[in-house]
Amino acid sequence: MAEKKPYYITTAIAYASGKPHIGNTYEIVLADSIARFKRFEGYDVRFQTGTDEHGQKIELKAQEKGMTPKEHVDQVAGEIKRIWDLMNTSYDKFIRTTDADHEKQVQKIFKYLYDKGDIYKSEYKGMYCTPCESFFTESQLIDGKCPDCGRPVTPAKEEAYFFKMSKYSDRLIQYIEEHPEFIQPKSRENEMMNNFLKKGLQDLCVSRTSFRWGIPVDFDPNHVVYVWIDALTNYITGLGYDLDGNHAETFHKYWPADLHLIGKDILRFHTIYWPIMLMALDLPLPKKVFGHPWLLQGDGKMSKSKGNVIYADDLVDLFGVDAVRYFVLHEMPYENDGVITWELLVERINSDLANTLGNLVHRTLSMTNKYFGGIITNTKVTESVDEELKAYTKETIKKACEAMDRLHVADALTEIFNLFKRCNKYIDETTPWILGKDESSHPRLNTVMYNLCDSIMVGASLLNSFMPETAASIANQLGTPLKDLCDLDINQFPSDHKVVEKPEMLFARLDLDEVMKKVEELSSAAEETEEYPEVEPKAEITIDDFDKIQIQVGEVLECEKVKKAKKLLCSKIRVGKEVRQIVSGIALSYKPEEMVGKKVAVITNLKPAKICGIDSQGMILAAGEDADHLSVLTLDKDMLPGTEIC
RNA sequence: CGCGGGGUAGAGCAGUUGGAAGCUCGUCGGGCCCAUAACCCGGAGGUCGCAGGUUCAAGUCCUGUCCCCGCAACCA
Repeated sequence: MAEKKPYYITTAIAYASGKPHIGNTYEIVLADSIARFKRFEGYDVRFQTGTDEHGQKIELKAQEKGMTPKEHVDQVAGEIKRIWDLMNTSYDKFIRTTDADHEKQVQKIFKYLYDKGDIYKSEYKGMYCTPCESFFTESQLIDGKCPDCGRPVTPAKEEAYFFKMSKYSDRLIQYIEEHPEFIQPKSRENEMMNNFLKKGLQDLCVSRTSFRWGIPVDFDPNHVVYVWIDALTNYITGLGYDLDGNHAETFHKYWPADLHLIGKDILRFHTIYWPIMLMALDLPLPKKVFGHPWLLQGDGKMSKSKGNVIYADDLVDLFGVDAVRYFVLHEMPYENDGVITWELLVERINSDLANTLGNLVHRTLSMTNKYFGGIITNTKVTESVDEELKAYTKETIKKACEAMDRLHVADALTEIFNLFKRCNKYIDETTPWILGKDESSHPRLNTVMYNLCDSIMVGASLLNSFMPETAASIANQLGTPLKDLCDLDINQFPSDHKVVEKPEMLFARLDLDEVMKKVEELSSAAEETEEYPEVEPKAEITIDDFDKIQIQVGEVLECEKVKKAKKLLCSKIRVGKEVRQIVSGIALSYKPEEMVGKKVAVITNLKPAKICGIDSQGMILAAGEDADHLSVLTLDKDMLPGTEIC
């Protein structure tokens, strides 16, 4: 037999700052179903996932928790791995960027690129805010001051290493043009080309000195390797890549990757930076990068601060692994974002899993037991409807494979469930309960039951990649093993074969009210442990420092949206005798007419600046971090506009 | 005039090269009773965002316009 063709698929590595939610979890399940399907098709699959464990955020997070960064990432990586396992994902390799062999290769790669001249040492020229320990470019500055804390910044330079992106950009443009399959979905390709590549790439800063938790640049220990080279290279180091050429066998076998599966938000890094790094290393580029859509809850992207996070383990507790896998895979179109709500979840589970599939298996097995004591014999008393069912079954195999080839996972699932629906229809067409009444019809009845079991087995074998537990349960109840694609065909079900005596329900129907009750319990439990906002402490100031800021009461006289800007409102505000024009980024939280008449706190001695081309003379104070959940400061008692606040 | 995607039945979505508007859920009516009040059939419901244009023929191509959403910018 010919050697199996290799297939290498990866997910993005998860950032180990906290627990992943269902949106993150979607990616690993999607990758898993593709990996399993490729194995089913006969490929020698390698499926890699892992965690990205360096960086300042993790350093800080660990500090807050009173842990070392290593302790922190060990804990989070364990948690992520637990959830990946809970979702029943079949990854072959879980790489961590803190793995010793990964770190070693990253250092070698960095050094090699430096020696080669693709990485050069330069400096970050910019303005530095000492208390914030941050650099800003001129354009980021607010009124010449730190955009975070508003304090003065000093011109400073920080040493950093840069990667010469522009050197390779023409080659990359050519590659993308010659490989239309490379960036998926296609619409994203234009975005990358027009927004970045054709505009000209800026050199990429690839080292940092502002934090320590990273892989040290071994020839310049003040620097740590910044995320790009550290994280992206996991795809090759995880295969045993060695810069000196002593690659592990797995690297020879599996590189270049067949598919990098990533969220659409990081497509840029994977279709621009990563290919360029590979070019610099003289390695072939991955064959395909697919930026999958997001799973949104209700009408917004899930985020902690919105308090609408759904975690995979809660869902699994409530519905079971396969129901969750089914939902996320099925509800996710190829290109547009998918929506997850409790109502939709319950609807899908009831109608597809319980009614169509669960009930089909149950009624089939019940009948074979009722009429034949569970023994199925292919008596070959056929009618024309049988051929229709068989043709449909065969066609489903083909259609599912085609859909998977195009990575249209949801469509493949739909095809499989259409087969189950066709089976239900077949039962109505053949009316086994009538055949069962008359002893002389039993040979025909036997063939009907045989055909049903045969098609269900085909369906279950196809379903195995998406819902492994369910497929296994069906196979178990039918008493025959699942098949791989090469053996998958109609009329392969064994004859004179005994199925399980007491069929089990695969999925119970759910009551939405009961589910919502449980959800309430969960969310109220979560509320108790809700964290207060995390605010980075700023350096202590004196009363004199504070005194430099002049805050006054301002009355909003007029207010309108700034065209061309999504978040900006432009207000005319009375402060004492004068009326100022102030632009503020609160349009997502306030409508212009809401603002009119409000008396708000205004910083009045801020140097005027232009925002989106409009003059702004001051700043309205507001609380909140998310642009769509801001609250402007108003006054408890009525005061005249212009009154000083101190 | 920064780049790109989208507006199709109550909801969620398909509609490949222009050739009789589809799917799932819901809803209404019927059938069936093996089965998890499940299954099967049928009906109602859309001037395919709006306005023009090309064509024998446009959801599908062109122009203009309104509204949503990404990316970029910006958030005083």
